[in-house]
Amino acid sequence: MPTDTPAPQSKGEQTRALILETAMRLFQERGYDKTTMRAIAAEAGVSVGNAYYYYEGKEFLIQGFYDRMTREHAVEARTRMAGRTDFAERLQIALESWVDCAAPYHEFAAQFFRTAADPDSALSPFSNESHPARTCAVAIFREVIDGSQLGPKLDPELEELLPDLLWLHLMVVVLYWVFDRTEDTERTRAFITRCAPFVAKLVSLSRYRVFRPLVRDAVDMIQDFVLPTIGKAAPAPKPAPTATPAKRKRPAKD
Amino acid sequence: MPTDTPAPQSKGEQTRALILETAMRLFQERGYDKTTMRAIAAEAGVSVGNAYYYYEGKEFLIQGFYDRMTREHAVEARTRMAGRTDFAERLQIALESWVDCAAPYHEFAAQFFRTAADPDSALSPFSNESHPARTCAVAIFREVIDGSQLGPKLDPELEELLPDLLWLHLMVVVLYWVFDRTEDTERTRAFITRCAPFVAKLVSLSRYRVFRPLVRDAVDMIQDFVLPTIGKAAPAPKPAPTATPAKRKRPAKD
DNA sequence: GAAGCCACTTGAACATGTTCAAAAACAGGT
DNA sequence: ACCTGTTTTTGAACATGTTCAAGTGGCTTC
Repeated sequence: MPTDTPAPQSKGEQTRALILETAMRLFQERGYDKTTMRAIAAEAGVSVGNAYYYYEGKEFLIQGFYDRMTREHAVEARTRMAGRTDFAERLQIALESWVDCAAPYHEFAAQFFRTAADPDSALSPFSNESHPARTCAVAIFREVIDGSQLGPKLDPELEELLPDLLWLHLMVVVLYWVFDRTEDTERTRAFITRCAPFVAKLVSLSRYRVFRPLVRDAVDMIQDFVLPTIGKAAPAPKPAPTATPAKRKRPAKD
Repeated sequence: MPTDTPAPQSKGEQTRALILETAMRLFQERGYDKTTMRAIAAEAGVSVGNAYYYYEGKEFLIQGFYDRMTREHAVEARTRMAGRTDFAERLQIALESWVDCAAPYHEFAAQFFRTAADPDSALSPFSNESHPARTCAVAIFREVIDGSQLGPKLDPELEELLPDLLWLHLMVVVLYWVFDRTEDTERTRAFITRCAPFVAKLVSLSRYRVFRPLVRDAVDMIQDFVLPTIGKAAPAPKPAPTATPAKRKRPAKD
């Protein structure tokens, strides 16, 4: 399963990595659509069929980007957050880090996004519960929370929900970013600057009496309807849906 | 530019309509991917090239579905809402109507969605300001509001924003629906049933003192960052972005 | 070493979206 | 009827993602 720079580098794994590296380079140089599978194979010095031996299709190559970017983001966000204890600030840093890490790929980000929007695709972070990128990003947001001073007094259920909520928030930012055509995605950055304090305020206010019923409603709804969809079991969902059977065509190449 | 059943039906318009009808039928029978352009052309009794004379590409044919569904939804929602005056109820009806109208197309809805997620596509309701489907849906939500008893006392800016906000809410429901794999999309229906009263409560509470600063923040943010993106000018946006030039390759076939 | 197995590799063939130069049909003016 | 320009139509050609039967090479087993 390792897609980038793991341990033993057997013959096959070397070829697999070579193809991925080449594809990533060409994607960045020419864009996704302009990069043909033939070009990737030629540039990597292998045959077209060989690329398909390791990757189920062209789309599956972008998983490489996805994974790499997520790792970069994790490192970057942790580094920049170090020492900061204000929740809004930490959140903003986490989101800005994402934009910075994703910047090189903005031009063909649409391709990522189209893939993410396809419920049939194994690459979609929505339909694939254990999507590595999702798991990693949620972990970052956990740290965003834990490193700031607001933990103890929050509603415990909300507190547990928060990392996933912030991930959803990131998804909104990503949507915004994909459609952002301004220079250096300035608009998205401004959006983040405005959002972060607002979200922080929302979280902060959730402690107060007046907001309690509202927060409870929201939390319940998300637990019942959102988390199950992205692969987390909710404590006691109402309609108790029958377990959805996993659908696979082949012995899972990647 | 009429895509369905407009007035004069000149020779060319007849062919255009024939191709669209055939495509829609085949899409429904076999699904989007399984329906080839050759099959559409053959079934319609024209040549492949002819289809491309009227439609820029395969994707552009789904615009037909989009438009038709939107019209159906408008009629359906208005009919069902008639007489109801409770905001939550009207909202729920509007959303449920959408799910009902969209039901026949659920299987290949992913295709719609992937297209909508592509910022370069002229079909995306996000990037195309005057998207007919968007305009139509927003109008429906305007009626949802106007037909219920809560108008006068709301913050006027929020009131003006609300139709677009509800449209965004619909987009969330659509996202949920696309990924919903339950029988008859029961889960989405339950989701709507839970969401509608909650949204109504939010709107209703927005009147109260305590929520005022929060509402103001949210309204400002949406006016500055969300509306401009979907093509509505905000009163006084902060960064005042330079007008984004429209990008077109050809003299706009469809 | 021969035989057999298996991971890996190949490239031609296929399927399908898309383009384009040319033909056909049509409309209007003379 | 004939010329002329425009609209519509055609189908072959093209580009590219994908498949697959066959080949290659290394390894183990006899």
